[in-house]
Amino acid sequence: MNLQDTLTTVEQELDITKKIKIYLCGVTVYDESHIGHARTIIVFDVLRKYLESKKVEVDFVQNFTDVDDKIINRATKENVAAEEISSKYIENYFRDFEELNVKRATNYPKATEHIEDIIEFIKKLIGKEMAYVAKNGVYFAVSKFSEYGKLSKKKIDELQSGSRIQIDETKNDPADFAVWKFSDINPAWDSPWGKGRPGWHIECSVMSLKYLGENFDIHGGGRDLIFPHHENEIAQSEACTNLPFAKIWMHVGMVTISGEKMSKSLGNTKSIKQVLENWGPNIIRLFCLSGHYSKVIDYSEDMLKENLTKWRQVETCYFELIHANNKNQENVSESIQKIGIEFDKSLEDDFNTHLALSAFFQLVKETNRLAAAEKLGKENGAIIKKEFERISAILGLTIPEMSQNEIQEIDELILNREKFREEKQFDKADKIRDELNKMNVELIDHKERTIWMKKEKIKSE
RNA sequence: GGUACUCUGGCAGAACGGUUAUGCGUGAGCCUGCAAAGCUUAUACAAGGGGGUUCGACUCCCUCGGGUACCUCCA
Repeated sequence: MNLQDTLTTVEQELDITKKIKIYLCGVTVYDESHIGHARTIIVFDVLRKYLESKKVEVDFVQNFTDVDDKIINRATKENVAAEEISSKYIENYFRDFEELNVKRATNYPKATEHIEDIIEFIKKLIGKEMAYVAKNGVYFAVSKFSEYGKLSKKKIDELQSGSRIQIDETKNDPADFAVWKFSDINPAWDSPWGKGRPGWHIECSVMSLKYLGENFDIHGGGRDLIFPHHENEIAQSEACTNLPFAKIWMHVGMVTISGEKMSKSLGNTKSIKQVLENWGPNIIRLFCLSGHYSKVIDYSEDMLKENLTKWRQVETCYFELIHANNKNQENVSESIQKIGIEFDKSLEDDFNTHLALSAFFQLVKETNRLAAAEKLGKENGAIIKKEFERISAILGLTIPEMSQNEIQEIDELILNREKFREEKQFDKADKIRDELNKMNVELIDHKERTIWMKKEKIKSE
């Protein structure tokens, strides 16, 4: 498998014959997660599901930043403990991503639970003279890490001119960043240098090395994390271990809205919760996978609507497959195999989910063609269904299961309708159809028989 | 200003030197008691502008221009 690496700017080979270790920078928990977060996490969720479908073992670690100025500010504003804020939004995070059908990470380490490790790490940095104690905190000495800037392709001396933060006179160099901030405000911990809390970047260095070891396979996150966050992580980690940090840096493009980045600071976010209510998980997933992961995608209601159309086709395909019982069958094993190979190939070539989706829609189309031609039988239907299920599991698409009772009820209603249709009592037949529609069941009248599909309820439809 | 990414038909979005991408939309037809869904078929002056390399360029090079992101809050 090949993946574009931000650090070397070329595609790197990922050896998927052995265990893959992935670290994804998660969210700072001070507010609801939005579609931008969803995109990044869905991309990695599909990557992981793909690898696991190939029997590759995956260690997937995603952190929560649960100590941060923003959390503290919010807590102060709401007059509650910082902990309360972070635990509330962690809970909400799981609620959202559960519903988005994102598989739980192997591990969700939190900064606050790794203070000891962080302190040990800082000790090492100070011991190596890569960090120093100043008035307001402990800082990493950027100038001592000669490769600083290699990820974001920035030159240290150019960083200062554009700097929008006030220059802190107590630092040796304006480019230096805090690994420990002195503070008495809770949450604060004792350290050999004074009471305070960790800087933002240090937790990821510490926790990724702790859980994945040195030189793990993929370090991911949104593109906006390249600088300073990932740049600083590299500096700290490599300064500490003298070994290359992550093998591949994989960055997911931003989600924009009306051409502008969706972000909490701009206040133009669409929360996952809100979009889930209106569109449901499958459409969000299709939308998030609709473009190459490295590029920008623009959020709009029109795009969601387009993905709703696609989702309806997938649903139709699925229900055609479970009802398949035509006598005349066309041999499909070869064409389906081709589609499967195409799907895999697309993902292995820099994780091109859009191309992979194209392959999937070929399968959908092929199924619907066979169904229209009354050539979808039990055997070829089963072949297609197997591939359909493999692909939709990787993409994380789910069609809700139905109870036997419900199915029986639907079947009976259809039988009644058929009777009325034969008797040309169309009013009564249509009434039954309306009744079924109310249950979100849509009928598909083929030449020889009628099948049904249970549509996902989509509020925005 | 620097750096990175990006610019493809009405819209979304692929192909990394040589085929119609694909999907949405739209038109026509088929199917149907009527719908819905689906199928068939048609539809695109497309490549940000201008140069160049080449038998051949969306793809490589140069140049000019637009957009977005980052330049110490951010997925």
